[in-house]
Amino acid sequence: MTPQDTLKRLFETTISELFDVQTDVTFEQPKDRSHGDLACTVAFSLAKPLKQAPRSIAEALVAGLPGNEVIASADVAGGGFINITLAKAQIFDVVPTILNDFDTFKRPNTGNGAKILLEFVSVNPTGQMHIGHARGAASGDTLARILTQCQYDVLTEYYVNDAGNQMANLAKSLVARYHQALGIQADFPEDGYHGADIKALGEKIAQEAGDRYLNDPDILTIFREIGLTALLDGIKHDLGRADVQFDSFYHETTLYKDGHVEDVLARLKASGYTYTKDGALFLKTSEKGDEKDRVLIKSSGDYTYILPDIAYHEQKLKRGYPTLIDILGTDHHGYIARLKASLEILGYEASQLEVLLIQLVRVIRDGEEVKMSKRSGNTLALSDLLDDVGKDPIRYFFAARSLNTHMDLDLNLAEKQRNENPVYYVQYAHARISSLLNKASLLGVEPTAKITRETLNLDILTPLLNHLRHYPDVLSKAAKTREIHKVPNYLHELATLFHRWYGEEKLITEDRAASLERVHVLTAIQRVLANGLTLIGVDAPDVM
RNA sequence: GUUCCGGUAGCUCAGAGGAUAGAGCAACGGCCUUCUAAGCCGUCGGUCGGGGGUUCGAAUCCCUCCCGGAACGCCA
Repeated sequence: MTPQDTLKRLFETTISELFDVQTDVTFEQPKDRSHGDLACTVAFSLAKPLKQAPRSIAEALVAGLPGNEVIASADVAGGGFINITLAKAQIFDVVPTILNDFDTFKRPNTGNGAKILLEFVSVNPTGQMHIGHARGAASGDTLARILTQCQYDVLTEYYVNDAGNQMANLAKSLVARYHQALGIQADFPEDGYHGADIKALGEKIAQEAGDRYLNDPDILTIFREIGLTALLDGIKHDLGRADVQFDSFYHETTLYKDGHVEDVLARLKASGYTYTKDGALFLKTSEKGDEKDRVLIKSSGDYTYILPDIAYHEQKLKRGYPTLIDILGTDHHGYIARLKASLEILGYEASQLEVLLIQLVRVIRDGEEVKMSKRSGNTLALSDLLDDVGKDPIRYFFAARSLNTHMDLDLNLAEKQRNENPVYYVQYAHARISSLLNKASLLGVEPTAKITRETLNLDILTPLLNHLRHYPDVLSKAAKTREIHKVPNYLHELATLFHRWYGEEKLITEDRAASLERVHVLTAIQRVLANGLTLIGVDAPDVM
């Protein structure tokens, strides 16, 4: 039980006894240190129902609190704030908690095993990953790690669109490049992919296979397969370099092979929510909140993209994941309502699908926006960004901003500021602690099971220890609200508090008793830093 | 025109009912014969896009307007 839990119970019981009302008491961390370790505003919210001034309620409440071991002092301030100073033992308690059982400390049971299937990236395998994809990749992977640590049962999945038109265009583009590489005049398809990677792949095939495929009637099928494999491998390689992990790659083609698409189509028809108009089959999504009805089967007889997508999402639910999270770019926002409507028609709840929209990143180079498109071949490869800037700054950069933020990525600035990225500030704190622990070790000071606080200057350390104590709360909130940027922000603040402490006193000295106590605190800080950095996919170096 | 986002310090962004709105970068001034100066301390910097409203209290909630981004297809 944390001091906060104890306080909450204490307050709620006292309020119930004094005023005969039930209320949910929360505490906040005051910005100003002179306002104590925790602040409570419950007196304000009680003022109206009790028809009393908040100040007098607060005073009565403080006076009525029973004796306890948690509170050192509780004062009424301003119009009715209750500022609480915790007992020193309570503040320090976080250190032994972390050292004795960090595994429990870092894993708040927010999810309680709830199963979530998180889909992200899902870039069409028609080219290499570009910078625009990096945000989704970093955000999704970080969210998965946070959710998992908060005891959600998460499956991360990449949906491979390997059945649609784009793959046909990819095959045609490859054939054209192959022909050109063999010196044969070939027209490039209208919707083809002009990327240099596609060109290189066509040349590679020509080099390795010569003219073997030239008159093969199945050349499109073969090249489609070669292209898919090569490009997907490339994508997986880039993801690996960015430390983005997937549990599963789900291929659109399996939806057709296993009959899921036909099955869903049959059930949609049977639902009574379909009708034929102008030779096309429509689904009445407008009756479930969509702007208008959507076409499932074109008058040409081809399926639209949405049909396999409905089948895919239902498939995810059927695999035993009652909650689905999709991370999509905002350019897909119009797509949410129709998908939710479709799932409702199939008998599911719209709320089972949660879509996190990430704002598209605008890339600026030399003061101008760089427009990217795989068709035109004008892309900035993620692999180049990884080469130039490095994994850690990229991951931190994307993890540190709320998904809703419209971001500009200035390439000139990114390179110039390679060494000014906040990620190094946090990593430096970790490395500095390693160095201190090394020094202590050389002096023969090693962590022990007995954790004391005789010599520690708690005046200096209190903000740091308070902040440490809130780590599980931060994780829990980040998991619940899917606001991953709270973690990097927390880590930055923790690093600041540590660097400040480092500047204020010499930590490892000839005084072995004092050094040992500081070693314990340092170890606790370092564990949280290392764990937090892992969550955002950033390395925690011992030396910088 | 409709829908979804955003507008907070010169720049990049936190803060999302609480006390005097914060951090990084940039600018300026201090701090290394001492544990890593990728650090610390200080200064400068704001009509929280504008205007109404709700509230004891609004950057935060509601309404409205302005500006910017995205989407509105029998493309995916």
